[in-house]
Amino acid sequence: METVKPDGSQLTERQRAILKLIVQEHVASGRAVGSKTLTERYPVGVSSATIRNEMAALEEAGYVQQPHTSGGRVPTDTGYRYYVHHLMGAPELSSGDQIMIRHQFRQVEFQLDSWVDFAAAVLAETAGNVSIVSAPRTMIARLRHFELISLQPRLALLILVTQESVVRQMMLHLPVDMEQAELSRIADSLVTLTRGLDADEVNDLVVGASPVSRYVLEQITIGLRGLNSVERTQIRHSGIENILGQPEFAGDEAQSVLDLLRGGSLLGAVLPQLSVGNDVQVFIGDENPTDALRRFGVVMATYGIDGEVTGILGVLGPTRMAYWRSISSVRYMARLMSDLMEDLYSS
Amino acid sequence: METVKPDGSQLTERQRAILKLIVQEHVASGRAVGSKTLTERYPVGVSSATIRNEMAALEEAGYVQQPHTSGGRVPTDTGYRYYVHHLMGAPELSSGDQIMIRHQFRQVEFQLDSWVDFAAAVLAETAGNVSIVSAPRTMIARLRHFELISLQPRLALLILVTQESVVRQMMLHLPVDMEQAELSRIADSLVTLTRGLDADEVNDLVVGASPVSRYVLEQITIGLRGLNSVERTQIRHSGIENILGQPEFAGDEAQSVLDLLRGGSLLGAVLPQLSVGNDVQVFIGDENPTDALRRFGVVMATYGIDGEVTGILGVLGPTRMAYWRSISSVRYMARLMSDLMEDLYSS
DNA sequence: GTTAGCAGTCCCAAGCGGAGAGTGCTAACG
DNA sequence: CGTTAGCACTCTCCGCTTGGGACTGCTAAC
Repeated sequence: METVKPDGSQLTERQRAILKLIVQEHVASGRAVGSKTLTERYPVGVSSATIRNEMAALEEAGYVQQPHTSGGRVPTDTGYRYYVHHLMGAPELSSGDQIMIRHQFRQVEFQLDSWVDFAAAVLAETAGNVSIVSAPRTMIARLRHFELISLQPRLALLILVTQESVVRQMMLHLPVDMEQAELSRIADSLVTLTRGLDADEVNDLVVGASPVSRYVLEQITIGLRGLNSVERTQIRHSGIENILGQPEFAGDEAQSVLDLLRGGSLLGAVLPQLSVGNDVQVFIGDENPTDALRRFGVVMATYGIDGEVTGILGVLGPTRMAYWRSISSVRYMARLMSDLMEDLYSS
Repeated sequence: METVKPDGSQLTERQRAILKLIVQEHVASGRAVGSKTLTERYPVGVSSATIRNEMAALEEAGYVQQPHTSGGRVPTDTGYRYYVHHLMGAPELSSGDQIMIRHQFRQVEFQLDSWVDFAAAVLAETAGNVSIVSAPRTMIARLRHFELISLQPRLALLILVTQESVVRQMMLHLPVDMEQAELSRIADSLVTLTRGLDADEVNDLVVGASPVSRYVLEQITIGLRGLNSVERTQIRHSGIENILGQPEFAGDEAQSVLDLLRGGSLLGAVLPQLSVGNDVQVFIGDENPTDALRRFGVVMATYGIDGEVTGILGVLGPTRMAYWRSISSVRYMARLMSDLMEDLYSS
């Protein structure tokens, strides 16, 4: 990481050091950083005039820019990218943080339902940004068990439990009046038949089934299909308070963040870009697919077990964000969630 | 509603009309309202000087106040309260809105899991404020069914289904290695035994049970107790974007709203004040229990079926909020949710 | 009881100006 | 030739002042 990479060969070692300082200082202070500030605040060893010359070179190369004439320099998207890829060093959460997170997770470990929420909360706090976590999604949901519960003569509750222990509840409007005893009879006859099947396989059973059984099987198919589809996947976010209050999102900009999170359009935009199973991926500024994300940095990773169950998690922040902290947090969280999935799903 | 109430007898009919206009105008514009504005904008029939005299009387009586000398008048908390109780009229959502909401709900009706989220989203939109919805909570959770699924030799998944169709998943750390066959045997033997029992009754079964059965029963007890306790109840909110962006929450104030929602401390504060089963309840400004809520108005209602299952829902907004719209929305939503619960739980 | 007129108060937004920070350029230095 | 000191210039930010607008309370007349 500290050796000069081919694509960084345009920059001298000193320029790289200065770029690093500019990014760090600007992330910390939020203001444009000038040559004098740098010499005063860091043991840089050369005078402000030299820094100025180097800064001019960095600006020429497109790594920094000045928002206003005679103002300080601010990293460009390219500058941030260079920092993340070549200057930042290997992001690894401090072992103290790791222990703390793991400890917190132990306490809710037995409450499966709240894992996603909890992961979002923890990630938001450690990364200091808005976090996004999707529930683990099985590649192909397979039925383990279901139950039918009579609510009204024509209304029943269908509870699906998949092989991967995902539970789903649905309401059924029955075509004819049915009592609990009848429903139980149907359920009993179908439950062994459908064990271990996926949506399509359940759907294949409808031919030749009685009308009511047929209806139940159709609904199960719909339910299982719903668990497969990406759009249905529940997505939680947390930590808006971290990103609000920051100077770049003072007025209207705050609205755009909320819009982004609310619609879930964020996932739709970022998801296609994600290559599965790899390490943490970072999208900075104009690297992002949507215009709405132009002023943001996105750090994402997938978690889960290859080919069986996966989810995504990550953080969203201003382009001026603490990438080191975000990346290390996301990486660790992804590992932790993967471990938990391993416990849950691998035989 | 239009006749003079005893506690309103201090005010003349004209003062009441003026107070009504002040509230409405201030809610709409957000600015302090002066005598001249009123005569210009509304067909009030008297001159601004008369309005001024009446305003002075209203101020004397404590219904309005002027934030700055020589500025316009703003309703006090008492003024808002008088407006809500005596001037506003019966809040009933327009039938168009009612139909729209009911229609939207039809589309997700079969997805029980997302009811709370969806209710929060709809309520936030129709009321134009932040909405808060708690999941329906059963008075005493009774077990309908449970399943044990082996994950690892010493790790099992416990799925609880209550009589009221609430599903809960828990992870169990087994004291000894156990295979699926063993777990199934234990489950089979206990499932009929525990059907219809509440937490305490399940707990009574532990005496004389085998070590593993005993452990499972204890965990079921914990799970059921968890469903009973108020703190565990999941609470969703939606619509922060509505309340942000409004002038009164420009800077730091926005943070306080988020803090309020995040910690869930809101519910803890408001809940004790709520009398169950009654109509919509309104808390304005200093009527609120917590200091943090001093600048807010809260409109809350309970929903559910008496003695069986209840939840709460409501909206939170600045004291300067459109009470009519909020109250009518909350009232309608509570009725709608109650209807749905009726379908689900009443035999 | 109501209204017109008036003097006085206060908020708000725009305009102004100085302090501070930073830049580019030039000339001197090792 | 790279580095540094100095200088003139630019631009933002913050506080101050100032004029316009809005509203009030009071008084006197209707």
